[in-house]
Amino acid sequence: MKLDSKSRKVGLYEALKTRILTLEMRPGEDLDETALSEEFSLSRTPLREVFRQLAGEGYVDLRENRGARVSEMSHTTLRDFFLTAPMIYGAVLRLAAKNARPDQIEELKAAQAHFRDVLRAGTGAERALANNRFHDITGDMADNVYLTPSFQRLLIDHARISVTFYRPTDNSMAQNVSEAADQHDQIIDAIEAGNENRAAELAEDHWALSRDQIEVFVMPHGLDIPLGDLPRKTPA
Amino acid sequence: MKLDSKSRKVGLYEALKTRILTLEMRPGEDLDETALSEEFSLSRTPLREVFRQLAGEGYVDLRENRGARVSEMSHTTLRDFFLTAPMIYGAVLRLAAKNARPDQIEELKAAQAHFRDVLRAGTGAERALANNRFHDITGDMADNVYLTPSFQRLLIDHARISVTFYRPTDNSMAQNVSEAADQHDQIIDAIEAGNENRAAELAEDHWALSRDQIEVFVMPHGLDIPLGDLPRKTPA
DNA sequence: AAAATTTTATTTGTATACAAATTGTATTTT
DNA sequence: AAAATACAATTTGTATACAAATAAAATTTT
Repeated sequence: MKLDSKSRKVGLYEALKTRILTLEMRPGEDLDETALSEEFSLSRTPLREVFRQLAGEGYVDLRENRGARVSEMSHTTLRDFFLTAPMIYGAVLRLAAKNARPDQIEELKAAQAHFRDVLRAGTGAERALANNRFHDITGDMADNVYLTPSFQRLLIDHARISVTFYRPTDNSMAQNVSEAADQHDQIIDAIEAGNENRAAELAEDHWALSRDQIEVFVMPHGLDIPLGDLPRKTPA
Repeated sequence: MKLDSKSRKVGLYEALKTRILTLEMRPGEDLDETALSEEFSLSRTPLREVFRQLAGEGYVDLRENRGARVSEMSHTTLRDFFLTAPMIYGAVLRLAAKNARPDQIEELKAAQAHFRDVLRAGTGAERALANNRFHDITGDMADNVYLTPSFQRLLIDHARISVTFYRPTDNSMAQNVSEAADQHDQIIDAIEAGNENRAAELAEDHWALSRDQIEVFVMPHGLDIPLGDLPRKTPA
């Protein structure tokens, strides 16, 4: 079936997003204008507009006279991530518990059901996307224009970090992941009950678990070495 | 003197930003592609790219087949603003105190000097821009990719709110503004000393003052009426 | 005359053509 | 042969032309 240019444009937009989130397009990789314009049957003009938009949203970096690259994951990324995520994520879940509409809660439950599905049968990338979708909905629920931009940025790298550190063979990691799914259920309960404090508390736990998951990867053999200056608490 | 297309493009970008920050272009106003392309001697192609970028940064909203509009300031904006600003701004100043480089501190001092200048002689718009620049530098100092996007969003509306509620005739407001300048000096001291806790504390004070300034405007005759559900404390 | 429809004008979106800049390769110079 | 320069090819940026969609105006219908 043939799509109109408008659909092809959003198709390109969505495709690039998922490719970047799943690391199909690696950080630092540059986007080939001619190749993509052929693949999506679009001229370079709308293509470049999409690039700019993605740049604004943090998916790609734009360099003068050098085209677009998938945004980098530098060595400071992980540090900044775990420094910032607890705060932003806590605020988002708190507001989600406060403001969530019934239809959004249904949407969240559906996303969680799908997350559990791919947890059993899916690939690491599918898992990361499903998780991304879950948290994305909580961002909608929070409904705060000033929080959303940072939250979206965090979600991008959250997905990419997840894919990076996903090892389905590792037993402790499998356990970790199923615990994350349980936390999702608890988060849904807290939001549905409108329990802001509980939601904020769960945010803290959820990110602590994420951090542990990274630690498992960094030290897979159970060596009990403290992990440098990664923060244990949110800055006030 | 004649500028090359690259300069004209960044010229357009900068001009739109300041016009939006100073309310020269009002929220909701739509951007005329042909008019702007004439004014800046650019074709519509690079013009529209700039629009997309500004959309990503929160200055404008893009609507399908209806062009770009200056981003709105809805009735929920103020509420969301004072709900979110203390948290983000506290985190930014805390990190600024932690990470600021000497050259950035010099830059901040220069910005503050300029702020005091326009406080005496400048217009409301100039004052808002100078203040914007001051805080923008603290954002650079914080140097956290996940915090910056939300912080930048806050700065946009911070400037616009300031311009909106600026009444140079009002005496209590003049006092308020000079107090804000004093706080800037204290912020510089805290950053220079690397005192994170002090910086975070000052952020709290600074935004409390901003809130008071709005209250002065909303109730200019000193009526002591509580301002509805505007939050008094940061969410944990 | 008011409402509905058609026609026209304006605005927005895309494609192609061309200009500028960057990168890669070949040639020259030492 | 290594470095430097010059040339060619590719890639990126801009302008113009055209297509689609929306808004405005004029006509027709009731």
